[in-house]
Amino acid sequence: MKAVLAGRGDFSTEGLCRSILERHRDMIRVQKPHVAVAKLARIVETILKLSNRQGFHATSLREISAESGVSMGGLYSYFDSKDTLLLMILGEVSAATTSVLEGAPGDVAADPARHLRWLIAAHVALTEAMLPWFVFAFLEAKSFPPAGRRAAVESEEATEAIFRGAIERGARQGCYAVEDPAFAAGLIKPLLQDWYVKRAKWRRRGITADEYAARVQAFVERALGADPAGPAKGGTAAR
Amino acid sequence: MKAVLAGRGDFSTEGLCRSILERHRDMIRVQKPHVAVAKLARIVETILKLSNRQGFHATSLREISAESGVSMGGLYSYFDSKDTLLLMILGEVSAATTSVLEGAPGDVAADPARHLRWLIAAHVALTEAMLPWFVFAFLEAKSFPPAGRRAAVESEEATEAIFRGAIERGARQGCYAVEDPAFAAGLIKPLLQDWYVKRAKWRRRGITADEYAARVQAFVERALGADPAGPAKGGTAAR
DNA sequence: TAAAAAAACGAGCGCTCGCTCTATTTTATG
DNA sequence: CATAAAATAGAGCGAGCGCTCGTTTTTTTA
Repeated sequence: MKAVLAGRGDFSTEGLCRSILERHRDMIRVQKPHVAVAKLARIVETILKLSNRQGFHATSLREISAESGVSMGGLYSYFDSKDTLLLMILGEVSAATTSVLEGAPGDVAADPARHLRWLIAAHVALTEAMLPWFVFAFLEAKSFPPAGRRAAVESEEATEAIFRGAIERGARQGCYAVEDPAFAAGLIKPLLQDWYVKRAKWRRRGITADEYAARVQAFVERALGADPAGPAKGGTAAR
Repeated sequence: MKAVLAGRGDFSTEGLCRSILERHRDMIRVQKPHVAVAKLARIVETILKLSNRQGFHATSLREISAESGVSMGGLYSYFDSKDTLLLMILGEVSAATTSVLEGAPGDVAADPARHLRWLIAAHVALTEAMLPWFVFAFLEAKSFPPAGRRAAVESEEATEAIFRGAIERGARQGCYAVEDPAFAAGLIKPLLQDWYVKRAKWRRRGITADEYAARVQAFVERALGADPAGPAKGGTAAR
């Protein structure tokens, strides 16, 4: 499963928090990086856990403090308001998404059909690797500060544009028989979001990430009117 | 657009609040129905407006009171806690969904392909008629009381089962070439949810409800491998 | 129109929230 | 080991929360 993402970044909590630290060095008052990263990781892990259970707004800083073992005052060495904490996490999610989806290997990107299949597999793999982050972003982005809303919308448009690009090139080359690539791209996003938003449903049915990616690939290709003769070799592009 | 829903219920705020009143007669302390319905409508309208902008949790009862013109004490003649208010709205959404989707005309339900097209058109039309209700349910159902969570999951499963039924019958009759009807049904739901969840996006692109329904019908039928010769007459089933 | 019933009101209660600030402990330095 | 600097602690602040309840206003009834 992880194969698609191999060597494309560190998606562990620590790795992602290192990136958060870099991005917010000026605000975070703790100097030593290894201390800051370790503590940030405990804070972020806690808030993802509690928020995904009961909502960000319903999660108090006192709860986060108690669960993470970082004092109230200590928390405020890492952010200047609860909203900032939210934006830190949202920013990391959208940065990771863009950086991964824009990084298809050259030979893959050269073939639109392969590219689209790769994008689907990479998206599923990424949301799998950063599951709680994506769930959090999805649940909280809409009901919060204007900055967060705008960022979320832009990030989603960027993702969709990448999908649209592949479909448009495929249509031009004749491997898809689709009248409106933009519309089709708009429908792919929700299909990929369902994997992490309704995770419980798919797990209950015993669907793995690889299976999900493969089936969505097949579903989308048929809907796009893919040349049945075209994608002869290997569907998944993942494992 | 409304044609699919014609005569299938009253989806105005007042009509829906009449139904809420019936369902919660024992808790609502105001006796005269026309007074209660009118005031409930103002309360519900206000909470949908404010919650869809800033989230239910972030909307205080004082705000609701000020915006709706109903005093704090007055509000509590209609519910016994803020959570109950949430559940009242969620309940109404899932009741309307089930009742509409289970009510396909006999001749439509007899033909699986027509039935599936009708289900898609009816779902889009219903979410259009009850837009703020569905947005509210989608945004708030997950991060709230266990009762609400369970109800939301069950309601969604019921909807999906109706779609699955049509696909399975279609597959058995040979008008779809699909290997796993349950999986396909699971993918249709998010496509339909995107219409109201990402409403701004589709509006920006100038897509109307009718167009959306028609295109999703086409997208899904191709993905299901619909017999190209089969659905010769009229695609939309709506207008 | 006077008495009774129903509905509406809104200040106030106890509590928890996000956030601050000083005192204390821990770590690094010479 | 003494001293300076960095990091942590957690009680306390004012604001705002959900909710209650005695009072006032409106409506119905006779």
